[in-house]
Amino acid sequence: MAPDGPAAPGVGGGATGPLARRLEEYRFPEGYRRMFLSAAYAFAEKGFHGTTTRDIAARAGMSPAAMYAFFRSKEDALYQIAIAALDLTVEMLSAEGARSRRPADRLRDVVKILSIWYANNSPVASVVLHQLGALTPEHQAEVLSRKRAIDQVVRGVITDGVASGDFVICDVTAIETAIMSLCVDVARWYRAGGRRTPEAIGELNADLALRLVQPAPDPVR
Amino acid sequence: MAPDGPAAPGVGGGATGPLARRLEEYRFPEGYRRMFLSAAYAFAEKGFHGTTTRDIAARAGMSPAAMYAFFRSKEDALYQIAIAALDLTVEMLSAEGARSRRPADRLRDVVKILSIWYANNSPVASVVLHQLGALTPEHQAEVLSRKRAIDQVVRGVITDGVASGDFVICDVTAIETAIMSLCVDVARWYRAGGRRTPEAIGELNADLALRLVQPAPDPVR
DNA sequence: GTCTATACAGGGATAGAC
DNA sequence: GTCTATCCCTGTATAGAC
Repeated sequence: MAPDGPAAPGVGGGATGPLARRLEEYRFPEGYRRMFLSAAYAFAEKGFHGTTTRDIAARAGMSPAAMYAFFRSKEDALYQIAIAALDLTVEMLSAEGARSRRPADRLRDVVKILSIWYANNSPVASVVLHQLGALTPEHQAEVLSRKRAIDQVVRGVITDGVASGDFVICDVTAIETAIMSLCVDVARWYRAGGRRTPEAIGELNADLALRLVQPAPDPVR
Repeated sequence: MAPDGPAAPGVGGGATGPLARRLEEYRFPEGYRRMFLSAAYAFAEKGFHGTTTRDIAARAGMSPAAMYAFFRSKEDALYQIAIAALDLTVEMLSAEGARSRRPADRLRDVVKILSIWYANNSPVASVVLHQLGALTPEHQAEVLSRKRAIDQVVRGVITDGVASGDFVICDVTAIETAIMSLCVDVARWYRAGGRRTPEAIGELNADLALRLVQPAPDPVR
């Protein structure tokens, strides 16, 4: 699964995540994949402005100028990373949303997917969450529309549950925000090798999300 | 979801927050206060590495070198901002924790204080949450101990509530994390002039936090 | 596609006058 | 404490060989 031979220093665990697998599936050239992941992990660790093009190239085990064979600029690298990560997220959620089942189950699944994603990809996720101010306005707009698509999925599940009477809440937007907070904040506090696996975190957050949409005493239903 | 919007040019709104008032109370010289707030807002908007010392000075309406009259380096400015913000947070929370009342009321108050703080100071808060990697290891350690003090307050309220039987939860750490997620994520999504005031957000998050610690007998599960 | 070499700008920090 | 001037390193990006 991981590239054979002397693994590029610094790419490390990044080579095995969902994004890395996606890059392989889509037959991106090996050099591009290395550079892409180097950039993603460097941005995650030091931020966009704190990362130099030399850092990125060095992580990929290449010369300082090598990055420019794959990206037109450092900003372009950030842009491509953000788009790829968000598209993959949307895709995972859409596959889920297509199945029509009970709203509670769908909410469980959506929260699990997002939580696991933010845990397993916390470096890349934190880039998408906090580094996008460095993009050009045009690129920011493109990225924002994809973020909105993710919000829409969550909102859709909640409104469906309200419509069907499965969820009883007073303010859809507030609950949507709170549930997203539970999910995205995983990227801030999660550490690999911690007390809980990403899957366990997903289950836990799903439980908590359900508590938020099913207001307390409801003995007679 | 975009991390930074065009905040007021110059020092702008920053001059009126709790931190600004604190700087006045403690009789910091006017120049220092201006430079401190300039740096805080600049870091919040562009990140530590994305901010130049010239940016900071220009926001304060001074010459490029003026920052060095107050801070030994750019890193030192970040350090002082982080310490001041965290100390003030700890102080606000401690004043609250001193009163001995019902755990549910204390949890309400703690969550309200934190949520309002993260809303009213979302620029400074996002600095404290996401820019501290640029500190020296020594400074990081100092800052981390203060962050832990904040976590301790939240944890203390939860454990007290569990001990008294007011809260019924299975995993204190998990609930602590979730409640902190609700609070800190306010700094990511809050925009001044939005649908809710900081106070309303505080009330809302307090409600949600109470739902998380008082699991109702749930027939659906 | 990858390298070496390099141009060119930008930015952190200091010196010294006032 | 604030300014102007400046040093000098770092970092982005390009040129051109292989």
